[in-house]
Amino acid sequence: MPSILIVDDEEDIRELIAMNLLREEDYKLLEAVNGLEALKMAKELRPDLIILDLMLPGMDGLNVYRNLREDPRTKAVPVIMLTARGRLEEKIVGLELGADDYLSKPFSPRELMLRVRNLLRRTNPNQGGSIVESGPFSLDKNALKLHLEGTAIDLTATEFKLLLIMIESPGITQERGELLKKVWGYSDLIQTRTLDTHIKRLREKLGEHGNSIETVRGVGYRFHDA
Amino acid sequence: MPSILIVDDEEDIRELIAMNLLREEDYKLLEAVNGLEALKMAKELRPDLIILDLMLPGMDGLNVYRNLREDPRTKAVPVIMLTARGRLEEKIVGLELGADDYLSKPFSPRELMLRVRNLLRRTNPNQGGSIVESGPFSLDKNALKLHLEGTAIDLTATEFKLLLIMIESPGITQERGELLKKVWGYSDLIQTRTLDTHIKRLREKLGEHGNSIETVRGVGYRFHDA
DNA sequence: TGAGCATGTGACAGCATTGTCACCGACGCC
DNA sequence: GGCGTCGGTGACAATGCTGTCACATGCTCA
Repeated sequence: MPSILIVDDEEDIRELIAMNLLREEDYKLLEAVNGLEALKMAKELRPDLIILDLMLPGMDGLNVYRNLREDPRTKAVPVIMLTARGRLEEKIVGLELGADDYLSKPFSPRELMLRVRNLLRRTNPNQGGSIVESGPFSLDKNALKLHLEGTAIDLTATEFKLLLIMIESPGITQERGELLKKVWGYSDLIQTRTLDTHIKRLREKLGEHGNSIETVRGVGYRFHDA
Repeated sequence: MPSILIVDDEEDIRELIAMNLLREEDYKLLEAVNGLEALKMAKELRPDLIILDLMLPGMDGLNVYRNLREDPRTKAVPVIMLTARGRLEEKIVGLELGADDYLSKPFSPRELMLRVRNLLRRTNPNQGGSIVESGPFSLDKNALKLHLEGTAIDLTATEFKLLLIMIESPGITQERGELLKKVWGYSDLIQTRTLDTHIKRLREKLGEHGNSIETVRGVGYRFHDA
């Protein structure tokens, strides 16, 4: 379950956020009302996302942000910053935001939800957006595994690369030469049956979904989720 | 070089965008002034990013967006939508934006640049944000390679997983049990020397950077970029 | 329909990867 | 300083991965 840290000294905003998050899905919510507390919680609990109001008493919100970015424990955690239109907004625009985002007050609850989901999707699934999905196929780049209808299928490194390239462009025919170049680094002139063999092995592992890899005679192969 | 397709019927906005993009970096710019032309260009040229004004003559901008999302050739291309505050903006907020983004007119040039860079960084480097960096270390999840000071180092699947986990939390001590669980799926009780051996092999491959993997006696290992 | 070519398939040998073990050095505690 | 434990290291055998080949099958075009 993704956990989100909300940093805001205004209770009604915290509630507004909490209500809108809880309405949609199950998140674990953490709350902090000032910068120091926020930093402490963030570093200990390492939430998946931080929503940070820049208008904080005590420590300046931007300093909290910079501190989060500097500490190795929190530098990978995405932050959504809340700000009023005006001077502060301009300052943010000057930042290198990286994977982060910001929202000007007053914000619409739906817009907040979109940004939250966006950031969580980007970072949470397996720490680094390392899942590629297409239809029932789900490739996990970290684990080198294919998840297909509830079962996990182990792929070798070569099989994985091959399938990944095809799955990233569903419906597009990949020419033999292209595939040889991308997976093996071969020049596209070379004559080899290795590709065919690996396609065969992939199809075997895909079971009844083996026909998702279509042969385009004289050209190459094409993947489609079906 | 990343290519960006700008879809807008107002020439001054196209110019504003072009100027601000060119000032910063080298992008290849493509332009289209109506929906049909935009779709045709997008599908043929497959740009890395599309900037789409929703107020278009002829085909409704949102329909262009939906069409892009449906075609396998363009469904992975991120889109930044431009919109005036008001009814249209509300419609967008209702969309599942996925990796996309939008901007309300009038927008600040800097803000546009930030979003452009954000989206390109997310999608362009190796089609899927599959590069993890920390200091001089750069792990390519697709190629299963480590780039370190200009040289590419081949890692085996196990070595890669192990290094990835440590590199994703620099400065954090990973306990033996944690590592065994994350890399091998072992219960953290099990007694084995496999981890030690793999650490050794990694250090060898890292060469003079081998000491970036620090031993925390009695606990586990810690990675730091240095 | 038959020749020619592209692709599917099974077998196999070479090789890289992997986990285990035995031995050694180093650290920390008393 | 001595002892016990933990981690480093080199060797090794088992396993799995990979590319190649020979043969089978199937498609296309005349």
